[in-house]
Amino acid sequence: MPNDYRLDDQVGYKLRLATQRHLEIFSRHLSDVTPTQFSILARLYEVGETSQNQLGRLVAMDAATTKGVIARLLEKDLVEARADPNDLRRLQISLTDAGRSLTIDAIEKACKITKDTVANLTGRDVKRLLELLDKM
Amino acid sequence: MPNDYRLDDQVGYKLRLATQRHLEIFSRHLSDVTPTQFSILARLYEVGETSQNQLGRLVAMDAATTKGVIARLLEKDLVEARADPNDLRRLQISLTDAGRSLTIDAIEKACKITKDTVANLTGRDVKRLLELLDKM
DNA sequence: GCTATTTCATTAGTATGCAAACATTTATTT
DNA sequence: AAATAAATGTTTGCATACTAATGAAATAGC
Repeated sequence: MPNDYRLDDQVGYKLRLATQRHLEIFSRHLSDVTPTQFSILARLYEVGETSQNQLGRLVAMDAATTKGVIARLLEKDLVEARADPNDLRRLQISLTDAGRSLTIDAIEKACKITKDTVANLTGRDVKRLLELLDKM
Repeated sequence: MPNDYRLDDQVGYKLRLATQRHLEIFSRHLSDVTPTQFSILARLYEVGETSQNQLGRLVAMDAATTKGVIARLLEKDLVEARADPNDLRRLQISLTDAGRSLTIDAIEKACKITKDTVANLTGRDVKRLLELLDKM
């Protein structure tokens, strides 16, 4: 019988709070895109033109989720899509010029965002936190 | 120019992955409610009847978000709402019998969920992780 | 060549989150 | 005390992200 159960001490609960905090900081610095959208852009910038599905896998996103995120980026003219002639199922995604420059700009801001997010932690703390999240 | 930027090393990105993992484990053990819904139930179980807004504050949720979560719990007959006679703005929320027994059951399962989520970490790691998330 | 399996993309439905609007209460001013 | 202002509680509407189920195209195995 869990008389000593404390919601505030649960990993899941704390993860939500931390994510919330990060989201708030993120949108303050970078209101054009969401963290999710940014991760797609950053990865696309890193690897160049890729299929939608593959891109999703590269940021650990479900195919359906990826589709939605890409749709929003298409709407904003940050990425463009073209059919792959070799594989009619595939949709090749690439950055537009606007997308590329926004991404470069966003990456710089992202450094600041990360810094702000962990402002209360020491360098060693951050390293350890990343390790622990990874190990999980 | 951030040539050495690595998405995989960013706190935000890792938080998303960790949350994803937790979510997956959670829904496997407890498919009736989401983590968000559960946190409302657990808190309600803890503090008893409370106004909707207050309840939201107790789990660090926006008032509007709280409304949505409560709406879903009402639909499932896990909580009930009644108008506060002393303050016509307020909506008093409480657990139904079904809600109470589900919550008790869920709290037990939640222990297992937490355990599974951090299965790869040692006891000390978990303690440290919670501290770090808190400090953030 | 043909079937079975896998891969890729999409659609429909659900949950969470925020900004803005509205209603009620409390505090302040005249 | 009436009127105004400020604070508090709730709701609506819209955007985002995620899941399960479906369909289309390519590949593997026979």
